[in-house]
Amino acid sequence: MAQRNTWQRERVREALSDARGFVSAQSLHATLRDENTGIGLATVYRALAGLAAQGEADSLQSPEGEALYRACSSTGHHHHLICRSCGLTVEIEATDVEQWAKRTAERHGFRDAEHVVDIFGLCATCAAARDAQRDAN
Amino acid sequence: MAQRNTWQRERVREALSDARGFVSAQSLHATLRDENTGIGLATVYRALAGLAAQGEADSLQSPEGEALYRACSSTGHHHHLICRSCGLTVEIEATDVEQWAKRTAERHGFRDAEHVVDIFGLCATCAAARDAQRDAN
DNA sequence: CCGCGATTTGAGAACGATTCTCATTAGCCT
DNA sequence: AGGCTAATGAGAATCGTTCTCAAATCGCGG
Repeated sequence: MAQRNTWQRERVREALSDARGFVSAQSLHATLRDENTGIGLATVYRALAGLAAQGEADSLQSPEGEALYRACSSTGHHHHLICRSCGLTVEIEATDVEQWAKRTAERHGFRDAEHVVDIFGLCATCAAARDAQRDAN
Repeated sequence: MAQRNTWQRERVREALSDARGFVSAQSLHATLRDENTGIGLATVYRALAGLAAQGEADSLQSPEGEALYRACSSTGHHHHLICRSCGLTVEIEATDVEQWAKRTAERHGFRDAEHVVDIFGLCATCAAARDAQRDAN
């Protein structure tokens, strides 16, 4: 018997889908704990690791060093455009970049190349909000 | 008075230059502590943060969540091709990718975009070594 | 429907990296 | 040399993540 179905794992999967963009394990745990029974932090971590391993979720390291997760719609390889303020995420394709990465690695004799290509910025909404706040000061 | 010159900062800069590739703050501290007077861990972190802020060093998050630093030869913006086995790092230019990142961010209404573009792989040497070992089994 | 064994869970401890605190040290300018 | 102040270092504090282990739970066979 390899894998059991528990309501906890299901809840984590749901919460991950509901989130608009990347979320940290910590905030996911907080959300889940608020809305209902006391799910354990360790369980959230385990569930997320599991989902990531099965390719049902994406994970990346935020510049602040936190691990962020996101439900992954396209199972294939893809990249992200992430709002550093609200976490909104846009999945982007980058065929050109794929090719470039592959060629660059080969040109330098590297094998089994993986690449990390993500863009962090402020989405239109957050940029506007920040401008508004700046004006107030 | 904004910035003072201390031998500690100098040592950190040296140690960073001596390293072949990316190193963690921890291992840098270990190295420095071994070779001489007891430099403080906090000081190493402060020096690294300073160097990174001034553009004299690059920093990135390893997949394991550690922050890695490297002395940066070209002051401009650039990317890396990193051997996941030995840490060897090649600085690469990616003008095309810069443009692509910028355009992509703009197209989605994002501002102040930064991007992370790094390639991890096995350098020729490590790939050969791994083949040799596989043959032995 | 019941029981059994293996898997999961949850609370908290353990851990590793990074940051903070604060008394002490040591640049830099006059 | 003397004073002002930034920088240092030791350890505590913080934060995210993983580990431990007893207790709860799942899912199968009966």
